[in-house]
This record gives sequence, structure tokens and C-alpha cells, in this order.
Amino acid sequence: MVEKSKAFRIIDVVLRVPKGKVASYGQVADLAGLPGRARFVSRALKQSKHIRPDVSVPWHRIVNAQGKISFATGSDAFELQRQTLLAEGVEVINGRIAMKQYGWVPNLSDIMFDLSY
DNA sequence: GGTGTGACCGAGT
DNA sequence: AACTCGGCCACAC
Repeated sequence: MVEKSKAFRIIDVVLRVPKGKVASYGQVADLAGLPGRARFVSRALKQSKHIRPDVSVPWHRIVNAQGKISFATGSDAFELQRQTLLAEGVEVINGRIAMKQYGWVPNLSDIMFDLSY
């Protein structure tokens, strides 16, 4: 069977994060079978347009493990992410997102989406 | 091919 | 809570 590229698997996981929830880079890496590779996730998201030109990737639902947006505060990218999250009901208060409330907790069926790798 | 740089993370202070 | 530090690894010089 054909092994999907690592970047492709990462995007697959990101596509599973439900609207109104967020996941951390490290969490996505773990679920994609790449433990300890959080930085790879950030790179994959940056390239997501090229990796999956066929779908809209909800990159804004990925924040760092501290519940903070990883772009520089006040940057265009930061504001875009903050406002897009807010439109889904995810609030950034004092620069942080309440992960206990908004953090994605995958159930078994979320994880078993694709056994091809 | 060494070196610096990240949309990171966890532990330690 | 804020701040280092070491580990991480693909990429661009």
C-alpha cells in the first residue's frame, strides 16, 4: 500500500479538528504518528496550500501547547487567526485560549479515521 | 556540509 | 506566571 507523505498525514489530522475546538502542534504530530515533531506540523501548515490544494485546511485551529497563538502578537497573521477563531466561538483572552474548554479531545473514532499507514 | 532558524515542547528555575 | 534550556529536525544559506 502507498504510504502517504508525512505532511499529508498531518493535514489529515488537522482536518479532523472540529469547528469551535483547537489542538496543539504537538498533539497533531502525535496523532499523525510523528511524536515529538511539533515543528514539522508548523511547517506543514505553512505549506498546506501546496500539500492539499483540493481542500480548505483549518490551520487556525492549531495553537501551541500553552494555548497561545504562535504568531507574533499583533501581526497580521496573529489577528487573522484570532478573528477566525472568534468567528467559531473560540475566545482568546489575555492572549490565551482556555484549553480545558476549547481543547480537542479526540475519541476513538476520530483517531481511527485511516488505517492505511 | 556546518550553521542558524523556526506558526514547538517539556522540564527546570 | 515568566523565563531559560536542551531537544527536536527540515530548510535555507
